[in-house]
Amino acid sequence: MQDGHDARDLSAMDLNLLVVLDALLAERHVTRAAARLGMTQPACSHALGRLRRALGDPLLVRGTRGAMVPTPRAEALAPGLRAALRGLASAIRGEARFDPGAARRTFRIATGDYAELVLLPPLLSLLAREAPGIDVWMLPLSLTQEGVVAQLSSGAVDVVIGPPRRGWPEGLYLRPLFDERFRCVVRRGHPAARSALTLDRYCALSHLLVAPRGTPGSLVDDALAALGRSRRVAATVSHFLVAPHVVAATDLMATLGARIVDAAAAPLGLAVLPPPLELAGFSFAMIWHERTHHDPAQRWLRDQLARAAS
DNA sequence: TAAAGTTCCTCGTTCCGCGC
DNA sequence: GCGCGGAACGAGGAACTTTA
Repeated sequence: MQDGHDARDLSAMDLNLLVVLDALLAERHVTRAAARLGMTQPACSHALGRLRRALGDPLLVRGTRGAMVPTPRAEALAPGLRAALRGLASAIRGEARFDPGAARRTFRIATGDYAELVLLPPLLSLLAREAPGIDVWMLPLSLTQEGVVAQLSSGAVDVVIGPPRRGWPEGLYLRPLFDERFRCVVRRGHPAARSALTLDRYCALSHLLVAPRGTPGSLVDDALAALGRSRRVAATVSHFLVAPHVVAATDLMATLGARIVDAAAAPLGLAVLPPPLELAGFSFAMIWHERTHHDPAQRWLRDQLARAAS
């Protein structure tokens, strides 16, 4: 193959000498070329000597008034050499840039249905305008911290979006995305929707709980317990987007994040009520691995997720 | 097989001679 | 006087050998 021949030819040549030759051809002066390269004149002179032996040509010969004059071989080499070095410099610098308008690649984001509902529409809108070659694949979020770490460290996903839990291991980074408040919802026509919701009435109702991990307890139950109160959770679902549909078809009340309530209330005919107790709300953050921390494309993705969340 | 020791090579520097 | 290039030297590292 031609490439193989080229590589073997180049392997016999000290490529640093080509940088010296480029400087010599530009300056036509060994001392000035050496200064440009940060080396001494003799070192540059020796490099020129090695170039002469390697290429079998004097390359630069002494002319009148001390100026070094390139030979025809050197003049023939100059344009290609300049272009090749410029290309190399560009290739090296290119690793530090990311052009979203021209890029074609797929990002993988692991999260749940809640963050998908909140973030995906604005994110895809941004991508359609500014990065038409970028695809986004949403993947299921691991339910354990070890699983999330494995997803990130293996490269299976680029970013994880979820609650900003404490105690992440070293090598993971976290950036808050958005905060969320709670709203209560019942079907329109539900007796609870006819008057103000008191804490007593709230505790007396049957509730629907979204439990992605399938375990009991929630921020709401913790807040009730702090007041010495409790509620009956009559049913659980594992996905947030299912909850409004269940509420619309039953007499259950759900206490959900405001964004999902706002999206579902009108289409499903739900009544929205303020919670009758102080609830701290919750938040989402994106988490990524040190492996991708400095990658320009990944940094761009994280910036777009932050824009979508805002 | 890995660590330590030895040899050899490359490269850069200083010094100095030579040519323009 | 300026600048190029050769000779000599030292530093650093690669490659090779020896040893435990």
